[in-house]
Amino acid sequence: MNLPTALNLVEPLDRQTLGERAYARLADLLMSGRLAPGEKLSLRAAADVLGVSIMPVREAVSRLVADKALEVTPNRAVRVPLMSAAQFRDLTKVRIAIEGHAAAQAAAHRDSSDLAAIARAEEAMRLESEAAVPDLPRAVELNKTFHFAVYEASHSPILVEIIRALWLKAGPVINLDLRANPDRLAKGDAIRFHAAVRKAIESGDGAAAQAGIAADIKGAADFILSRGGLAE
Amino acid sequence: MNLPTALNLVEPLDRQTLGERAYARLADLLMSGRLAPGEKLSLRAAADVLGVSIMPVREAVSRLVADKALEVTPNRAVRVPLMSAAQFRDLTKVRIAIEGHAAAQAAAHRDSSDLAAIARAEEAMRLESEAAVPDLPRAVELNKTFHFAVYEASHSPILVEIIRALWLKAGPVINLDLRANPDRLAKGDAIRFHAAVRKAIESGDGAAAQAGIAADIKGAADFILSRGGLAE
DNA sequence: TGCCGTGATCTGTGATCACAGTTAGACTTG
DNA sequence: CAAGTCTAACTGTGATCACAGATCACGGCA
Repeated sequence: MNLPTALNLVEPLDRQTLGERAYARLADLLMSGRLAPGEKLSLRAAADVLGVSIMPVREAVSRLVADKALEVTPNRAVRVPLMSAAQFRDLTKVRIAIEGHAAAQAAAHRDSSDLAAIARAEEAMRLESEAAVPDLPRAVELNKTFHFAVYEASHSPILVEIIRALWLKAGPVINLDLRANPDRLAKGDAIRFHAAVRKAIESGDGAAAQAGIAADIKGAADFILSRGGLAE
Repeated sequence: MNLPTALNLVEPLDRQTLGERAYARLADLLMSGRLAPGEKLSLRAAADVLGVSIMPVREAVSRLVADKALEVTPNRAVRVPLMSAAQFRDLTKVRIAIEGHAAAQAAAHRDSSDLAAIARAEEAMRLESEAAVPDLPRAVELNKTFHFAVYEASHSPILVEIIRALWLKAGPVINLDLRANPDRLAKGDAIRFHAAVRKAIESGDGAAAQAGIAADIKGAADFILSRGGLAE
């Protein structure tokens, strides 16, 4: 094989199957809170919207059900799971433990490109939240970008994947409110925590980074719990 | 509805679909190390073995692929992922962090029935490993039982589910060797760590429980790494 | 003897059909 | 007019068919 080396550089180009794309679409809807807890989802209807047969949707949904980001009730209805306050508290505790750990790891293992990505994400969200009329859905998206810029800096793909699954569960509960309520964003807690996390990671202070992420998560969770929309 | 209350006690009886059963079977094969890294898996062949059509197998496999417990190569072949030494180290670090955390939580939240289950599991594995000719596959199974008895005592379903996913990835690498090599079991490290973990959880010492689990995981991982079967 | 082309067979992916169970709405009945 | 009943349209699940691409072994050419 005497071909130019350029051909050797093409990466695997991971499977762009229809099922994969359907999964990405549904996962994004969940994470950003555009699907509310309790909302039903029909395979055939979703297939129609996505312009494919139900097969790719079936695969996507079965994955999300496995992740407990969706559930199929005994009556054969797919829906976003309803979360009790107790379950939400458990989820929040786990998120604080794992995402806090990831932030601490990020402070230890970040390289310069990680720092650049984190700084960029932090600034973008700060600007958006200080705007006269903040675009809430966009703020939710930027918040996600910042958090994952931090977690990616841990250089632990497995950790990042676990956190992604956690966000899949938390998204509908957390971001549904955030998309509609400017209150918490206006309060500016998240912005301050993000700045603290960024500084901690830049200076390599793992404990501070962990504390900042924990405070950010707890702040958002307490806000949700105080609004009292959760059952039990 | 004037039926006896007994009927109200039947729990949801979660969907016993064929896909669910296929998933359970394949997951068990992976966790116990009966499927080796690199081993290929044909949907149709698996469907034949399980006595169903390929549809339930497809669902099970797509779930396991989502969990990265299986992978489908660009050449359309499903196989157990090969793990590099670096990936295995990452996985081990994450396991130590998360399973250690779960053990600490177990020490804080365990009730008497948890303690009984842990004690029972610890004793069963100790007896098996002290037998003249230990049944290695059974020892692997008992090891799993003990660990999950501990994690269940954390009373955090989300944490347990995350750990299950981690074991799905680690199983083929760790238990493949353990099923064939009596060396590590004979050395008795695991037994001692388990006893320490049990005692720590009984006395409510979270730090000690965490340290014990960490040592157990690290011991097994170092054993695998020292055998040098991993690529890169 | 060594190498390359070639076709049969296998792979996962997607679409379609079939089915049992549920739901909701319209119709009938008291 | 209200309540019960029955049908028609939906639900997810499973099986089967169709297809493009990859693999591998066989046979012919150099």
